[in-house]
Amino acid sequence: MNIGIAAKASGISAKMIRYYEQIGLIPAADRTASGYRDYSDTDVHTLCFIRRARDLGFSVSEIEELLSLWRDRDRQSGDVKRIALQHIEELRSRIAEMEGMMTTLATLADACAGDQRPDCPILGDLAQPGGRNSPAPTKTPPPRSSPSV
Amino acid sequence: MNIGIAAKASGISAKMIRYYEQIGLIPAADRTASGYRDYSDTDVHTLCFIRRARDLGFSVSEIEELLSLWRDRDRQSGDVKRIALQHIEELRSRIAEMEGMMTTLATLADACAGDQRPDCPILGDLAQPGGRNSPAPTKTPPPRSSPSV
DNA sequence: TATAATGGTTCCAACGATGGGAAGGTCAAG
DNA sequence: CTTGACCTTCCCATCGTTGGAACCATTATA
Repeated sequence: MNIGIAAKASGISAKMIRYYEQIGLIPAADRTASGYRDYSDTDVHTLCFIRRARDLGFSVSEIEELLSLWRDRDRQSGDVKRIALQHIEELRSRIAEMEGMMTTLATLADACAGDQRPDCPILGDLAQPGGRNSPAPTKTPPPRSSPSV
Repeated sequence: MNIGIAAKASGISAKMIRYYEQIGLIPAADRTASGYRDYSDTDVHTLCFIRRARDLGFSVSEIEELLSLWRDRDRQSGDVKRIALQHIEELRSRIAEMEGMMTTLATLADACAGDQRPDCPILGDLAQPGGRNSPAPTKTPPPRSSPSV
């Protein structure tokens, strides 16, 4: 089948399928006599695997590992689980970071009248001299010398 | 003061300071006779403002707006608050998305033995023909209305 | 003073994942 | 045979940040 059909069937755009081939995430597709890429149901199955992994936030390199484990009949589920747990930790960390931002911002926005007057606690916080030490009203202890992430 | 000093004082790398100047986020710095950028305490203050906003996850274009409001004595705090609330919504949405991924992954990882056996619910889920929200990749896939983004 | 070690300058490229578009070839229906 | 949809490759843009190369300026030391 043509790349457009495979794209619709897998939920991955044709652009991205070509890109994945280019970076070696998937092997080069067969070609028809006229040079069109030709995909089998198996190929589409692989693409769906990739899309699902992508939807779960895995990076291309992680997907590469997962694909290789998927194809390996002698894999150890521990290897898969390790990748998953690692990714969960990554997500947890990014979520925590964003929640910190959100909490701080929500506090500031709450203190801001939001009318036509110029006084604004949000700008006041941003403009604090030595922003490095500006107290973020989060539950995390005072910032260290090195900025987080 | 030189860019390196300003970088340390503000917590923004010299590279980024030049970049911010290049894209017009900050005005071109004064130059010494030998061509070195020369920063004042006021400039550093602005850079700290930018860093603080960046730490809160604001994009460059949002920071641009915030800076211009900061410099405008006749600003309306409502404008600032609007930007903040909008950003909070953005954060909330991204957090929700990642939490969805995390929940799914945690469930799968929990069901995975994680030992040397090859059976793995994580791979099992990823390999589901069609995944959770995609059409079944049969030979005659039913015409599907546009799938979720 | 000569020299080495910082530290500044510009320019170019890369990352990750994706989209846009141009120029041109191919296929199927009318 | 024409038309329109689809395919091909190639290049560019995104966003924020980092890295490096090649070169110039300043400063510290032998």
